[in-house]
Amino acid sequence: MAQAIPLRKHSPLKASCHQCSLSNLCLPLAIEENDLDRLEDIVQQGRIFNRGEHIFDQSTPFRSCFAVKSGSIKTSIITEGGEEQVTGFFMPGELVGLDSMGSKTYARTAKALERTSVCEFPVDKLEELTGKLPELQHHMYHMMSQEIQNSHQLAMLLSKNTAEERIAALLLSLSSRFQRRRLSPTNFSLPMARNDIANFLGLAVETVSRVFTRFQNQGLIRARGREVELLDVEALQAVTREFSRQGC
Amino acid sequence: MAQAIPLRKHSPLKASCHQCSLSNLCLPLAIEENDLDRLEDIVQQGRIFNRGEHIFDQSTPFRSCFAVKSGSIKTSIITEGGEEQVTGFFMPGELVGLDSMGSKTYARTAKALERTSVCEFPVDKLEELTGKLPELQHHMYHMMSQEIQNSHQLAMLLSKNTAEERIAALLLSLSSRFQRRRLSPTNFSLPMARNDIANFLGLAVETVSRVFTRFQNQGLIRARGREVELLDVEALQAVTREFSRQGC
DNA sequence: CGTCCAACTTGATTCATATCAAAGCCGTAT
DNA sequence: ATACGGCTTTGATATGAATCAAGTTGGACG
Repeated sequence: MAQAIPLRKHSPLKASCHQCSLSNLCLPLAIEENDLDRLEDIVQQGRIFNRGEHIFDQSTPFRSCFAVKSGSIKTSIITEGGEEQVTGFFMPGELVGLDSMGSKTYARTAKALERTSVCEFPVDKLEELTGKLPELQHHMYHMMSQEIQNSHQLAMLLSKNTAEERIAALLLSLSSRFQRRRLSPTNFSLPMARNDIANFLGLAVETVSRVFTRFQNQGLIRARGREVELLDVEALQAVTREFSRQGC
Repeated sequence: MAQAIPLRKHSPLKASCHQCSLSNLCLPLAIEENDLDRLEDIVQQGRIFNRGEHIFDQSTPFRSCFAVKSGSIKTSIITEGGEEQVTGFFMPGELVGLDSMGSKTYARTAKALERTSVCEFPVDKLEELTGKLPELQHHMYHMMSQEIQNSHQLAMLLSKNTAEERIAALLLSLSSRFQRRRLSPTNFSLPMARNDIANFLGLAVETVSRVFTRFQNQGLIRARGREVELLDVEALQAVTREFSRQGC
């Protein structure tokens, strides 16, 4: 489904938010069509990262936020003890690096889980622009507050819920995020390893594995490796109870 | 240690950030002395809330952020099942409501834990002002990103740490927050009940109680009801390991 | 085509913390 | 003073998930 290439005044190296299929999920959704050019002016057409490559590293100077165009990203903290703590997964249309806004250095490391392309928003330019476009500033506040809420929701999930509830919540979160992109909400492939899931959800890998098979035996899902099919979304929702989370 | 009262042009109903002893912790720290007037113009001298009174309620229209002047506040979410989930405690100099920025309604309920006075920042005015003062905008981003980081740190604490580690982390967090206000970091009174601590840390009340007595028996703290004395901060830090959190 | 290594699964045992149950403490109101 | 109710502590038991210990699968690569 190739897109027609319109005549644009910008250099071909610039990303074109106008044509981006993710513009309804990403920063552009905040602003008027005619202000979009100003956003395009600061966006840098991002590199492509291969699986395992770092988009940025914890403690290095904070320069940019990144929007995922395709692929997926995992963010994590390396503790003093050298252990990794996975803090989130980011899918196309989602913005990585908000947790470092206003800081001098990146608070986390971001790593491509697969071949991934991104758009880059240099923070100095971004802050300048949000100072001029109130809607964009408002949207930044909104996205950041959402991230606060999401991580509190995560904290709740981790502190009050069983392994089954956590995993059901993650599956449903991924499901709804695929759905937003008009992909199948019931049939997708996990971008991350069991290990990452376990780490993110505060569980042992073995437990994750066991819950997957338990869900499978109960007819809630079908899973072969990273391929997952949700067979009974209702039942999964019942498992998570009050946790209808929109993002991890 | 009464402060001299300078002649000011503002109405006596307005808060005076210039003289506030918390100005080095609060929003004013971001801006120049001469821009401070503009912040003062939008600040509303807050009401005093009695113990148990709500500063705002989850799902009601989001109008303002609040800075704690004295006392303390607890924020929580009420889940569909009607259960309370404590999401944070706020002490003087700290800003409540950031997690609702950019949203139409408050994401949480905020309740005074004791007699508490606040300063109120109406969001419409605040957003307008941050659009004009880049340093203030930057500071808002900074504070919001800090809150994202804090809640991820909390998620980590809840998912990977034992009851002892969580409680030690909370005690040390409170300690350093008292210290920032030039109060004793080792001798203070907890603003919240054991129940709130348990809820916040994802533990049973009984566990919190047991850990308190265990710490006491080990000579780490002395606790009588809400009065707490930290006897061995080093040891407490050792308990929390890598968790040197600056805020809950 | 087979070897190797990492990712994943399965089973047995242990341990921290929840849960259930009951008693003690303290402030407040009668 | 005394009694009530909420908060806190203590004890006994149950349980979900971690840990330890083998396997098993599957993809990458010679």
